[in-house]
Amino acid sequence: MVIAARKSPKAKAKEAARRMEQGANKRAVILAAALDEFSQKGFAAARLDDVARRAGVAKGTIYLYFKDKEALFQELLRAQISPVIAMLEAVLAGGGTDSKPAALRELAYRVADLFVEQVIGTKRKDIVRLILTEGPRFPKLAEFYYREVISRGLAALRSRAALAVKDGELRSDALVRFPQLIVAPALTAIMWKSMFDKFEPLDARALMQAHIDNLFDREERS
Amino acid sequence: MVIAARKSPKAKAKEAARRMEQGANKRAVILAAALDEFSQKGFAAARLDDVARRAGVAKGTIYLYFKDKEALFQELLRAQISPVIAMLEAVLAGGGTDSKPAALRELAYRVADLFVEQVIGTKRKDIVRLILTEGPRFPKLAEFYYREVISRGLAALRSRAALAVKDGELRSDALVRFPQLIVAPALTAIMWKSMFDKFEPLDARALMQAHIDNLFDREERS
DNA sequence: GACTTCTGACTGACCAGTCAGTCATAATTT
DNA sequence: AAATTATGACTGACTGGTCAGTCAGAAGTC
Repeated sequence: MVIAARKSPKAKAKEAARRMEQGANKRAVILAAALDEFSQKGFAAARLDDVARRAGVAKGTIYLYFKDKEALFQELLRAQISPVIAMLEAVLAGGGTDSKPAALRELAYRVADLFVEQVIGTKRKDIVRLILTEGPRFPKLAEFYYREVISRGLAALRSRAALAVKDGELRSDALVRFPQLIVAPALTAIMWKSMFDKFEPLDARALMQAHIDNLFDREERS
Repeated sequence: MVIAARKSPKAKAKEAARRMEQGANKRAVILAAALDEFSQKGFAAARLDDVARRAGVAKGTIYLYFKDKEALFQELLRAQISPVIAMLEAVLAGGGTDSKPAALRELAYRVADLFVEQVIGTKRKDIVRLILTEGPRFPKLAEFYYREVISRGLAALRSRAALAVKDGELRSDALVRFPQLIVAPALTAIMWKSMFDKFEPLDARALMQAHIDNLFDREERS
């Protein structure tokens, strides 16, 4: 055979890509296992031996992909949050450019559905719960989460609400002053689902809809 | 020295009472220390050595009053919840017997003030947070809490709301179907206070009032 | 001095993080 | 294409430290 004076660059790149992909796969497997363990036990009580076993990997392997337990935890949260932010931003932005002014209510329904379907109905709700439960013990995380999610989200909600007030869709400025009131039921639904659902199941979608109907004038029925 | 033919029954009772009181005191001191540690670190990461140091007591002493770490934790929560339940029940019951039908809104203001003052403004908010954050990991606790607090509280709220609907004070039956919507902002306020207050302080009282104004028809201004 | 209460050094289980060694696969040589 | 060498991802036994829970004895009380 040709002496193949060193592998061609092409072949080498391909090889590297395969490696990377494998690596990314393993990383993802570890993250998935970590999500299950952390959301079941919490940060402090989760054991990396269990994460490794669940991922079908030796413990040492975890340390090839993550600096330590805390890094694994934080990267897990960040990786899961980003898609949700993007999703919400897309819906909020998309609804803002072209639709008619009085669309806030419709927009709210759509966002609520999305949230129920993509967060409350999936393991992502555990991510939110982890942020809520571990946040106070990880100042870095709380700060990141406030900066990247909370402050932006509330600002968006606030300007939307102000618009609706100006257009007469909302009569009170309560939601402008406290946009937290808009999302409060979503948090409550998450906590309910993870603690009390087995005693008394909650229809999160219906709850969110009832909430929205409450915020807007009630005589309009969709 | 006088042989003191055995302490008189009276003195003995007194003595026993003093003992009990001392014991109860020490117990209370330990519980207070435990509250601080647990709410700062969470159950798993809290160290009993620290609880002991904070209480000014040796570690062994804790085990004279509590079976183990978990018992200390659960008794802490239960002990702190009871007064709050009693308080809320008193207000709800008191307002129910004599005042005129349309008092729900006023009642809501009063309960909200009480909650802001007695829970959100004190360390009790940490108790609520601990229940929310550790609940999923302590099925016994979640079940106790659901049975003793949640189901009762929601039932009371629900019947109140139904009454208000019948009297025309509330136009929608959303709150009857989902009494969770009434308390959702309170939970949100607690989580906010413990995570984001340093970035953006929240006026919990104003938030609760705005919420109540939203629930009832907005044109009535108190 | 009998009894109770309290102490804090101690023990053993447990677990995050390490690292010497393995092995499948790729690169190179013949 | 067979043999040889190199690579680095992966492993899991091991270490060092931590901490819940214990217990022998000190301190206090009558």
